[in-house]
Amino acid sequence: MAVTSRERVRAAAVKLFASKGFHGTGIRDLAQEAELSSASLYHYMGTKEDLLAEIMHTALNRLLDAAREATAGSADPVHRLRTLVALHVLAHAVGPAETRVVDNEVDILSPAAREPVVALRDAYEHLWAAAIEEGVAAGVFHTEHPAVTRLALLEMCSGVARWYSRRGPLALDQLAEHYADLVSRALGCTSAPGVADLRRCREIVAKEWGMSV
Amino acid sequence: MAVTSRERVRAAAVKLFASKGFHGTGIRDLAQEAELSSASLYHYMGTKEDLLAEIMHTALNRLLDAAREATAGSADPVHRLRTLVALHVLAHAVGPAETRVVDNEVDILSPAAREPVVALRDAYEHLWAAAIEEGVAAGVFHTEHPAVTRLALLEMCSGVARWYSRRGPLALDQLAEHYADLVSRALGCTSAPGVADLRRCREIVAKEWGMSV
DNA sequence: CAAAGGCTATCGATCGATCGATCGAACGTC
DNA sequence: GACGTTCGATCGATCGATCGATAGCCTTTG
Repeated sequence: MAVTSRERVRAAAVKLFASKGFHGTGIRDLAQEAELSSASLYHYMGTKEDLLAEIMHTALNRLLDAAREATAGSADPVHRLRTLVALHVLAHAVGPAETRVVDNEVDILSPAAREPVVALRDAYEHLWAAAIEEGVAAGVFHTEHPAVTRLALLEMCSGVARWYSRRGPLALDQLAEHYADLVSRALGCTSAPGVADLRRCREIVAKEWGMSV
Repeated sequence: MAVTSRERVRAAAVKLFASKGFHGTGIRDLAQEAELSSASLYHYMGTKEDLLAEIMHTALNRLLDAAREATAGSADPVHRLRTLVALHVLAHAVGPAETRVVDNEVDILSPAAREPVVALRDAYEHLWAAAIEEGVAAGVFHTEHPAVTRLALLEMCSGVARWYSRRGPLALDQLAEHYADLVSRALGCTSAPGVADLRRCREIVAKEWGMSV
């Protein structure tokens, strides 16, 4: 069997949670989308909330791993931040559904289930914070409030998942580069773009998110 | 009576829809928050969806009116965009709940109810688009993809509602100015900041959103 | 007393979740 | 190689709880 039932349940949950929200998606909706009975669903998941938490867990782990791999051995903070931006944008453009679930439904989780998810998100954001702060310390970035700037730029990049369409006029590479430029300029970065290693980001995204890039 | 039941129902809906989502908020939750019985709610609203649509309608109309008033008679695209940014950020910082409802729950509405809401949002975004395009045409803004840039910057500014706290270290004025600077720089604007008329924005927000600024 | 505001009680529908039962493929055993 | 056994996968039926919404009766107020 090429596609297992377990994978169909996961895919159905990502799709429906993203488009109708967690509370807007019923057990029966999931069953229909996964081509199973509602009873059979429970062979592959715990509670509905467990399913949501697991989706967030794997999605964030994937993003965190990809970011670490993409920036490994990169000492220059400008290059590192541009790489983080390109990867973030690519991931959000390639897998918008997964991303919207993670971004929009976090505080639906019970505190016990939310805590490890938030920890993963914090670990990821720390990569951004470190790059920005190093750049400021090195004098290549200029911002009065690095923490605020980081949040603003992260929101900007995450927004891609809310509007980008691969059927639109903008190719993935252009999109990623455009965002890297926006971020560089917002940080008052005068040095040459030092173009992020887009090819490497694309390969990592292709590897982690499947062949869809 | 200082606070009418009708106002309490509205406030309860904004608060709960923002924090738990539309589908995550039950009629009984609304009733408890508004200090009414669930039956009495229906004296002040149609269906639950009507209530949601009405909240979006008034919130977007308020934002659109405020933006038009703030930019009226402003010919310089740089100054106009900075004003739009400052107003947007102030509004999202002062009324994050309302804003999150508008931003996150739009596609829960039935098509018939969604259409006028989307029209309002489009009218608002057009103010941004016009300022950006005029600036590009005048050579004071520099961006390869104005439409993409507009979406990116809008997402960045709307993100304020997802993290800003007035109990944090950053005052409203600093926040608004910081975002105006981020936007100016992202657009490659070299001219002096031409600082947006913050006082005027604050007054408009205070008038439209109540005395909370 | 009429209207407005508010309540209790209740409706049918749907919710998330669980039940016992069935199917077919794999597996050992003689 | 035929046969009982086991087990993962799936099902229809149904559970108690909760959903959004309504009907009808009090109470306050002008």
